[in-house]
This record gives sequence, C-alpha cells and structure tokens, in this order.
Amino acid sequence: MKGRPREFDMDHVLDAMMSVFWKKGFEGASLSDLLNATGLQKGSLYKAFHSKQEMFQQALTHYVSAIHAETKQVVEAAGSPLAGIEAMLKKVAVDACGKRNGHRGCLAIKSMMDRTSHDAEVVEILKAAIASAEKGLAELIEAGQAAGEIRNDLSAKALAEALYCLTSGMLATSGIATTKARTDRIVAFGVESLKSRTI
Amino acid sequence: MKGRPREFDMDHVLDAMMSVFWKKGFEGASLSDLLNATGLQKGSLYKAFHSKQEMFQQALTHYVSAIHAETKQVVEAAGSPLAGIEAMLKKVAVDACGKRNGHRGCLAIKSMMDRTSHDAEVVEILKAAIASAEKGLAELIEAGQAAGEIRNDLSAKALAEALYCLTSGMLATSGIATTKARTDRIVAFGVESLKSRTI
DNA sequence: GGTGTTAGGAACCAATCGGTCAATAATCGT
DNA sequence: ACGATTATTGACCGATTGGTTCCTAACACC
Repeated sequence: MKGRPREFDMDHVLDAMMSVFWKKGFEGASLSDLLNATGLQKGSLYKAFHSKQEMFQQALTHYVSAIHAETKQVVEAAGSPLAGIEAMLKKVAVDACGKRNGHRGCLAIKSMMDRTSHDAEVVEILKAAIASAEKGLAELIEAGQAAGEIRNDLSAKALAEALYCLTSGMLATSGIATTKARTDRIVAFGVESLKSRTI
Repeated sequence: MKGRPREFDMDHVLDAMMSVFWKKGFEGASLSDLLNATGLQKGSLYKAFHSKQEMFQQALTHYVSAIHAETKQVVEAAGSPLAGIEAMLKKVAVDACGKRNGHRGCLAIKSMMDRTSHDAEVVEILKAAIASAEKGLAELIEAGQAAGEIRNDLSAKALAEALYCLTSGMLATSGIATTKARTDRIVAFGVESLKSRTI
C-alpha cells in the first residue's frame, strides 16, 4: 500500500451509510445525509466509492452479512433444528415489530422494492442473500426431518421457501400491521406447519 | 358545480399516476414524469391535487380499490371457500412472477417500505387495506371451517393473517426470487396448511 | 349576456440534487 | 531525504427538483 492512508474507519462509514439508506431509501437519502452521517467530505466519499449507487451496494452488502451473522448465531444457540427455526422466526418477528436502531423492517426487503429495477448489481446481491438464507434453512429442515421433528411429506426446499416467504411477509408489513400478538400468531403458524404429524 | 369544467378524465389521470409511482416509487417519480404520463400541465395537476404527496395518496387509493375489486372477482368465481383462497393465492403468485402493465410486484407493499415513515395518511390507507383484505379472508376461512374444508384448530383470524403474510412475502421478493415453480410451491404450501386434517 | 368561478398553460423560482476538480496534506518505498 | 502515490478539503458545476403565480379561456348561473 502506497500513499496517504485513509483517516476514517471503513466499517463505521458503512454502518452510517447503511443507517441512512435504511431509514430513507436510496432516492430519499441525499448526499448531504450521507455526509452528515459519516462525517466525511464529499471528495473523500467519492474517492472511496465512485457513485451513490456504489455506496448503496456496499452498504447493502454490509447489512446482509450482518444479518446473516446474527441469524446464524441465534439459530446455533437453539437446541434442535425446529427450535432453531422457531428462534429465527421470533427474531424476524422482533425486527418486524419494534424499531431496530431507530429503523423499521429490513433494508434488503426495501431494496427489493425500489432498487432492483435500476441496479442490476443490487439484484445479484439480493439473489445471493436469499439463496444463502434458504440454503441454510433447507439444511436445518433436513436435519429436523432426519430427526423426525419436521414433516417429510414436503421437500426441505419447498418448506424453506415457504418459511422465507413468511419472514419476508412479516418484514414487508413492518410498521403497518405488526403488533407482537400478530407476529406471535404468524410464528406459531409457521412452526405448527413444519411439525411432523402422524396421520 | 360552477366554473369551467375540467377537460381531463380523472380516472385516466389516476391510472397514469399510479403507473408512474408503481414503476419509480414516490421519490423516484418526478413531477415531469407525472406530467408526461398524464399529459397535463403543471398548473392543472396542482389545481386538482395540491401536492405530490396528495397525488400519491390518491393514486395509492385508486390502486387499492382496483386490487380489491379484482381479488373479489377471482374469489367469487371459485366454487368453494378453499378454492377461492387457492385462486387468490394463484393470482398473487402471477402478479409476483410476471410483469403486470410493465410493473413488478405490488404498489401497496412498495409504499409500506418507502412512504410510511414520511406520510401518516399513507399509513392509514394501508392499514385499512390490510384490515379489509384480512377481514375478507377470515370470512372465507370461517365459511370453509363451517363446511369442514378448512382446519379449525387455529382461529380464522390467525389463518387469515398467516395467509396475508404469505402473499406479502411473495410480492416482496417479486423480481428477485419469483419463478413460477417457486410460487407454485408456496401456493401449494399455503393451501395444504389450511386443509382440515384428521389426526 | 354579463358575471362569478374554475381550469389550462407557461414562465418563473429558490433550493437541492449528484458529481467534479484542483490544491494541499500525509504517508510509503527506496 | 525525496519522489511517487494516495487522502482530504471545499469551492464549484449544470441540471433538476417540487412548487408558485399570473394570465387567459371556458363553462354555470341568473
């Protein structure tokens, strides 16, 4: 590495930009919002990221890996595959209900709505995130099926998709139709729909 | 009514604005976009609606009632409560998969993401829309329960919420993770989860 | 057929948008 | 120590933003 080293911490800057985009969306977030949040000057920001689009992509990637890590941790703390899934659903329910760092809902879901038609790179980031999430879910479900905990009349893949769909739905209506009682019922429905049953 | 009558057709204008907001979102839709789409001049638009916010609110209301009418029709064409629900899910799946008037997904879900923190009126419109949709679903489910077609170990309300959540999830990932095969599996999961079972 | 009322049209506005650039400062490799 | 390289700063840019205003045109009512 040559030349003058950067004075700011990239992680803090990504966090700050993530917050701004999360709260205001891509178009709603102005350069000066980003500048205020990061504490940087326009030139510095544009030297590190070449455009607002790239700022967004990096912030989104940052968000996705943070969520991934959090979810992994929650799942692994649980005692069984089904318990892991329930814990994950409950985590999503909490994110959908309350405020999280002052923001509601999920940056990834928001991005699906307003960026995918303008930014192909964002589409790839989100596709990868969904694929990764569903792969993790499917593995968990397979383990649960092997243990006889989870129904095996439907494929692990199909169940993983349905589960992911349920979480997306909770996050999509975040702030409109998300009370704790409501998300509790949805989580219960999800868990109940997974259980193996003896007909 | 006094004075000069308006020359444009309000319904066409609402349709046009709805399309623009649907495709570009609130912030992404510029006044000139709206002007081009409606064919009106700035003065006329602002005489009819007093601000961009109000244009959005009216366009969203227009959208919500259109979707409501479409859904009602699809449901009533089906032969039984459960068949009605399946038809409704399939309709959502189609909307989530393909393009519809050149737009993807659902304007209401998009609005939940980017307008609810800025516009309290939009929150009310969306809350009312969700409440109405779930009320309709719950009545359908109750009828299905009475007919023995739908499980009654969970309340109609809880099932309606879960079902709505599933549809929101499909629409949220519109354009990212929506292939026909995938939405087919999710629809099948939804229907399967509703069926009454003899344990 | 005036008169009051509303719609249409286009020029106009300040503010803000995303983005650039040249000058200066700080570090690395040698 | 010195040149190459990179970061920081802040002024600057044209374009566009949402919104206003004023004038004219067209109808309803009496």
